[in-house]
Amino acid sequence: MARRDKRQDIMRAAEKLFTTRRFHEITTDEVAEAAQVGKGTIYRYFQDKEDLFFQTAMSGFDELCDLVRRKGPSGASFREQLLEVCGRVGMFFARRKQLFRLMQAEDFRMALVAGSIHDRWLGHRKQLVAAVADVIRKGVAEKVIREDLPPEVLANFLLGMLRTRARDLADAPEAVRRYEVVLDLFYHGAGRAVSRGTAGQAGRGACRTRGLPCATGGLSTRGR
Amino acid sequence: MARRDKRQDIMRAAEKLFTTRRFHEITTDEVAEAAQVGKGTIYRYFQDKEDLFFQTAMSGFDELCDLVRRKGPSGASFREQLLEVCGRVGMFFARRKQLFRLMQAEDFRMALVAGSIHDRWLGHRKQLVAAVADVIRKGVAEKVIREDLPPEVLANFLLGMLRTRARDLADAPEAVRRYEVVLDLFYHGAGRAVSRGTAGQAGRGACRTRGLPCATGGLSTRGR
Amino acid sequence: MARRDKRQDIMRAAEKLFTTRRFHEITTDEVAEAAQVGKGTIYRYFQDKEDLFFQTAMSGFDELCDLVRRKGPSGASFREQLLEVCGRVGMFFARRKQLFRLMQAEDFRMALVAGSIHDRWLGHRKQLVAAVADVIRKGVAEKVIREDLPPEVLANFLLGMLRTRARDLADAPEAVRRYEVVLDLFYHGAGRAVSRGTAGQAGRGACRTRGLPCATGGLSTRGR
Amino acid sequence: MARRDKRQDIMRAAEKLFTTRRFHEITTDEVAEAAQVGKGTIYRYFQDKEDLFFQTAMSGFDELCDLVRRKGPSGASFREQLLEVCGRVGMFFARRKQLFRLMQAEDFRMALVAGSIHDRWLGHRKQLVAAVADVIRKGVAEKVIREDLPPEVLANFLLGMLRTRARDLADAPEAVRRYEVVLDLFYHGAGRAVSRGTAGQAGRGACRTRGLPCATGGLSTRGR
DNA sequence: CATGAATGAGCGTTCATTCAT
DNA sequence: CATGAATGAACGCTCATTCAT
Repeated sequence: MARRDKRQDIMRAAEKLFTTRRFHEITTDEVAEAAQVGKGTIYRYFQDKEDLFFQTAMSGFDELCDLVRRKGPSGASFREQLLEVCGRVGMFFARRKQLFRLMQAEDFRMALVAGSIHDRWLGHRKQLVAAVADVIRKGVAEKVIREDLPPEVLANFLLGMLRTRARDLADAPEAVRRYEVVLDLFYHGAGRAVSRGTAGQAGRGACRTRGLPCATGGLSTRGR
Repeated sequence: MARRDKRQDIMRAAEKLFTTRRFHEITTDEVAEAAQVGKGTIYRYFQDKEDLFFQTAMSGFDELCDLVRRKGPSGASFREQLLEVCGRVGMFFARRKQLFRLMQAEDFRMALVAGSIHDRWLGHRKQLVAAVADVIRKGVAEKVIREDLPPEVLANFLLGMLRTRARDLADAPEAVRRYEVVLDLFYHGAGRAVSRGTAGQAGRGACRTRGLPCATGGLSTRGR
Repeated sequence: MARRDKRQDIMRAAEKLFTTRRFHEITTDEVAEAAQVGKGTIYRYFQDKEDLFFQTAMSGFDELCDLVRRKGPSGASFREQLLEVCGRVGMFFARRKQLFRLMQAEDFRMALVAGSIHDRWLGHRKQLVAAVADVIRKGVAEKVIREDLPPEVLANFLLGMLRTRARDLADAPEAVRRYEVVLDLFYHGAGRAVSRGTAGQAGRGACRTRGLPCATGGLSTRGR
Repeated sequence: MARRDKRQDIMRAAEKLFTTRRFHEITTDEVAEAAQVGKGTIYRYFQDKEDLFFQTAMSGFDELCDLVRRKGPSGASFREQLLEVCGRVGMFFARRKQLFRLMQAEDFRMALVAGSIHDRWLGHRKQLVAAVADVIRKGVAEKVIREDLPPEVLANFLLGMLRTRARDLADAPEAVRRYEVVLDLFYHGAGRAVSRGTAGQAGRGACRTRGLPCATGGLSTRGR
């Protein structure tokens, strides 16, 4: 029982310390102290420092997965559902900033490793993508999402856009950071409605007015 | 001149070594050896190891900036110009994989530092975003790109999508990895044309047939 | 009784593990596992790890002592008795190789310690020497062993020769490793009979033919 | 030039520290401090701690080899030459006590390792045995040493006896520790002359009186 | 300017020992 | 008595940085 607790404590400590420092800047001493356990205890639950961060990152995927999969408000439209998912993921990226960073760091590392570790990682990553893809699939079924691209691919792009929002637009104005903006871009793209159909901006406008900022002129991203 | 050369050699060495290892896994000994210079020489051109990687990453931004800014084929339409830019950026991400990774790593680190280093970094980053935004701005002028969002924001998303393509869809089928796909998504989004305008799918279809894969059904991302 | 058993188990485990590793390369975890007891149990029977090996080595001396003291075949000549002893000691060195090594290691350590531990060790060591000396003393009584040197000194040398045989001549040809060779060297030395007495080689030869290999020319030690 | 010096310094330091402690009780910090070098410097000259002690021990063999091979006084008889060798080896064991211990410790370890390290060790060990065997071979040529056993085997036994003298008889009375005693035992063995030839003790006596203690009755080994 | 031998602070990891159960 | 989870002192080793040549 305490077993699970200590393991959790250590991972939480690693996550917390990752807020301000990188993997190689965090010492096991610090982790142990932050987790309120002896240094040796870390090695009872994790093979080594690398494994600790790896497992912590994987648990992050699981957590995020659960978040995505959690049932949204019943009776919501697909669009509302997707917005809900965006909100949850974006919230996670913001609130669990440390874990988000840790996950990205691990994801980054995975480009360099192979073997079972890489496979385990990929498995968890795919779970997340699949969870998002499942939502998107509903949109496909409802004929509101294009079906010429696999939902998984779209899910990757959507997650990427949320990542962009979280990282590169962290200091952008509130209006730009609204989930509706991300969702709208994901949905309709950056192109002007005028270039499509004959209805001019009307069609687009109609869509956009569903709570999207139509007049964000003058917005500009500032340095973080 | 020789001064410039050694500096370059060292940065190239750092970049090369970054292919298979992370910052803290690369030793200055290795860099010195790979660059064919004495270990002490590194410290003549760079303040410390961190500075070496920082500057290398910044030079990467400059390089990428030049690539984006380089005049495309004259007489090309906006769309063709944007496609050209996507191609160049995507090419850079693929061919200069190491440098790409190094830049991402530094970008990652910048979340943790402040002060002049952070500012210098942001300056370079903004240059890149601005370069892409400049291209997008043309689309706005031509009324084919929406103007409710600042071009810089759109540039960030476009770069993010290219990053997604390079990293998360590295092993996706060729059809999915085509720049037209990214561009189409950026342009029109993931939504179905039917939901917009009155022209039905015609408008969308017409647009999509501009060299975009309309029949990619059955595509699926495979694990990297 | 159970007490005795666990103590024995632990010592056996230590002995066994000593086969392939040195004191500091053997962990108490391993000992505990090999002995099928909890790690803490070791500390019920032994003060610490050092004490465990110390006592194990001492028990080795006792065992070897018993072997030396055990009554040989009645009616045997002194020479036969000595040969018997050599055989037993040599057998012990070979069969209980691990314990032999452990004893030597402890013996080695004793050069560095003082106090009661050193004294206890010396006591056990002396027991062994005394046991061998007792046999030799019979030879002195029978006037076949020189009396100008204390039997204990001779016992030390004999044990040393058996050690040499076991360790340095482990890979020597069978003919050289025969106990008769050790015993003959101990008895008559490496010198030629011709240099002694007036009887020329006859005396020596006569002696040697007592079952000793007179024609071992061409023997050579190979590397272990 | 300094290169050789530091290497020497470090080995001397290791040797010195081995006086009072065992391998695993000596820290690299201590070695560095005793050698007056930085800790990292050790690793410029030696692969690791194990290698340091290994090489130190090997240098001990070389040193001892040189000692054995050094030309003795010209015109000396074989016996005098052998006595000289015994004296030198014994002296080495006594004066370079630490190195002697270190060598034994390594020799001890070699029973557990295989491969090139084991082979290198064996090579050095054989050099020493060969050096002693070379001396003994002269005795064989002069017909004073038996030829039914390979000189190398005899050399091993002689070295073993000197080891016994150094280790087990360290506290024996001066009379017993004389090199003549070892040499006499090696030469004539522990048997009584009376049992050989017809000349009774005369032959033996004649031999023994060459400076050997014929009346050592009452000698006894005391505890160290 | 260039070099690379020397340095030693610092880190990941081990493992003998303890003690609550 | 027996256990094994927890501990943290201690150690081997690395590697960024310096500086004499």
